[in-house]
Amino acid sequence: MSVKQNIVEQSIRLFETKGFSETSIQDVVEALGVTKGTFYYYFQSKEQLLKEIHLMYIDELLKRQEQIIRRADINNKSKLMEIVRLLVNQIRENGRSARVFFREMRNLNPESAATVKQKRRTFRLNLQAIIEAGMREGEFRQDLRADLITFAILGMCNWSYNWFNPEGPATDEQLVETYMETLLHGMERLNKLTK
Amino acid sequence: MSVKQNIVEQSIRLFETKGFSETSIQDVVEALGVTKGTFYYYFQSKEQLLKEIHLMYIDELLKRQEQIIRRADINNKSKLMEIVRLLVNQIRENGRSARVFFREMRNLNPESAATVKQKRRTFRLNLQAIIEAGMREGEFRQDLRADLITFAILGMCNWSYNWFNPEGPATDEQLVETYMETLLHGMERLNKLTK
Amino acid sequence: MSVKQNIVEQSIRLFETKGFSETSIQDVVEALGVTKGTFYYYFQSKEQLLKEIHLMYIDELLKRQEQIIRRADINNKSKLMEIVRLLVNQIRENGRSARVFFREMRNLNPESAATVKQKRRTFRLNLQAIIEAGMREGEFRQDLRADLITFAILGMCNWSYNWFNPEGPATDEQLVETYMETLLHGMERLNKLTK
Amino acid sequence: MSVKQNIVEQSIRLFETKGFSETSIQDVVEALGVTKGTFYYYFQSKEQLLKEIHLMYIDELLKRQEQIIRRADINNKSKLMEIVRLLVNQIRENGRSARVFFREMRNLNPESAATVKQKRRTFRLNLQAIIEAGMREGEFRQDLRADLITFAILGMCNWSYNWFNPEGPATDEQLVETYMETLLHGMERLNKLTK
DNA sequence: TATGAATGAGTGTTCATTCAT
DNA sequence: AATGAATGAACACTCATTCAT
Repeated sequence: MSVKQNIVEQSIRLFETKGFSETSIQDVVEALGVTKGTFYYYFQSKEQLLKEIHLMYIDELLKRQEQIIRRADINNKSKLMEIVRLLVNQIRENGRSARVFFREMRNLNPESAATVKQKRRTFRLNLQAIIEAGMREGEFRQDLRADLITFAILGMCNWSYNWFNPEGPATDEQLVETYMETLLHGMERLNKLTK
Repeated sequence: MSVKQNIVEQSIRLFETKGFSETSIQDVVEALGVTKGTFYYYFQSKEQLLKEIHLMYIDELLKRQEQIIRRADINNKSKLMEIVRLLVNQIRENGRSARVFFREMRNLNPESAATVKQKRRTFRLNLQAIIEAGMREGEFRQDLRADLITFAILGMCNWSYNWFNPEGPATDEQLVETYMETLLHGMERLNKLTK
Repeated sequence: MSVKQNIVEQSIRLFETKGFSETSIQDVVEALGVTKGTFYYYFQSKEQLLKEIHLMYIDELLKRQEQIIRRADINNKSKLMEIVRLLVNQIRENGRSARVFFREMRNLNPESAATVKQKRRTFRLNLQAIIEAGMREGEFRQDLRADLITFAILGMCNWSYNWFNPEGPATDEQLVETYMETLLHGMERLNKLTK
Repeated sequence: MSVKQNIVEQSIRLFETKGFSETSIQDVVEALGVTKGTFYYYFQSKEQLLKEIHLMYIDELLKRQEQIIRRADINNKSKLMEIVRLLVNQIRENGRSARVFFREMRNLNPESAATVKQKRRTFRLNLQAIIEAGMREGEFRQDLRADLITFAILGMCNWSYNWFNPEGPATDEQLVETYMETLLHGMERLNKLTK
């Protein structure tokens, strides 16, 4: 693996454990056995490193979301499920990066933050578009605001980075199923109605 | 208002805007027109101030949750709604504190963090207990894991601090209604079933 | 002497010897037996220290020049001599500051440099005004450009900071006399003309 | 133009604009589109580059001064004028080099500085010798100290690098004339005497 | 000839904290 | 109850220089 990739890897590990502000460049280079000069040979600043980590994460998400959106063989409900799965999987597989991504955005400088925010906004609006399409096409109820539902889904999924442990008592697939079942049919007992 | 209260107030404002690590004691005392010595007369350390902010927030939440739990006049579904309302209201009314609470926990020292985490855990388990009671008493479906549902609800509500703007296009009551409607009945179109 | 004054004094000594860029804050505080924190308690930056040194120097010059200009008991020729004397004396008495002043202006930030340049310009134009008055009032030749003569006088005097040593073979009063004699009557032998 | 010459040219430009200490080797090589290794192939150190710039400048001055001194067809007064013209022209034509020469000598290492100082001293003593010859041969007054006069002339001319702008309101020839007229005949109005 | 990677010592600056008054 | 002076350890970052290729 290249020196630059090594720096990224180690710094994600340290940023996740100690936090971005609390991790010094010294910490990063010591973990790699190189010197500060080496770090600054590959990165212009500490902030630029954080920016690269953010872009790697959000660009991957957007790429995969795009693939889901383009699929013609599945309906909007399935697309929604795929996106929920995407978000949860990403947290399971790249938990460290996910936690850095969600926690450390405030440490980007204004320009980087604007770029990242724009991409996150795109991801959100793509999801909202699926829900709106599902409403138009009769898959989803039309009496709920699509924008608020979108935030609800994102909150539900993204919050997982705070607690979800792939080695814990629930698998990520169970998580996806529970989330989808709740989102689609709700938690209220229905036989009350059918009785 | 006492000097100490003033310090807390100003520091919440600054911690929310700039972040805890990025706010210096100097920033805090300058905003108040006093000197650093004054700060250290009232607080042993910067971390202790953060701890107090956290405890104020979580203790208030726990107190109100306790009041909801104790009510004998409403069923579990209504208690769930009251807790969703509590979480959303708290973000609307004490947005600054909420954001500091959710973002800056990593800056507590291990002991403070343990205390706060225990209280957050209590809040979560209290919510989970309501859901489990609702399941037992026939209000909620029994085929969903209560623990995962609890995380889903908390994620949905707490995530709001990331985007919810009380002056924006949605009121907090609309938010509560959309969240509850989704949680209880789901977003799938039901007339398919009834046909 | 106050700590701040001490810092100024020591740093003038070091800036003169080693140069501003080549003198570190560490050098300054070590020479005083204090720590870097102390330096930054009194100064916002290294540049601000340099700015204060510059302003002290030029403000003193301007103040004394003003006193000369206001005198009603002497003519323009005498005022010119007093200003030459002022410049040479200042170099003799505050040689270190003079050298820092003339050499290190490029290290001021743009705003500070603008302030200092404006004051130097004022000093120069004050001198030029005396020469122009002397021309109008018949003391000086009118066939020489006052602006160029002013630069010539300033160059002659200010250059002394490069070589003049008060302990050397010429006193500052001899310097003033030679400069004035040359400026007023020139170095060409006159008896050629009168013969 | 050779790579080495290019480096010299660009670095004079940068040293003049930003200062020697404030210009990094990186700045120099970036301006040329080469890498640091290239620089160190042609120069042993940053200081050696500065030394070469200094030597080029002073050697050129000394060479031209030598030519003036050797002329048998003109008297000392004319030789003085030629030297004044040489100094002013040099500033007009090689302003950048001139400014680097006058400002950055302190950044030479002791040996280089000694070499350059010796050459500057030679230039000054050569000028002083002309003045002393002029005194002996009846061209100049004998009641002024030749050493101090020499410093006065050098100051007058060299100071020009601080302000003289060839595109400004005065030409270099005007400057030479004004300086020579002042130096030879002084600025005092003579008709007082002749009346 | 020229490069690219790496070093190591240094820079200006920040800041939580202490403490005599 | 509050101040002002001082500390010391840390921080992000720079840069002249080296050297294998």
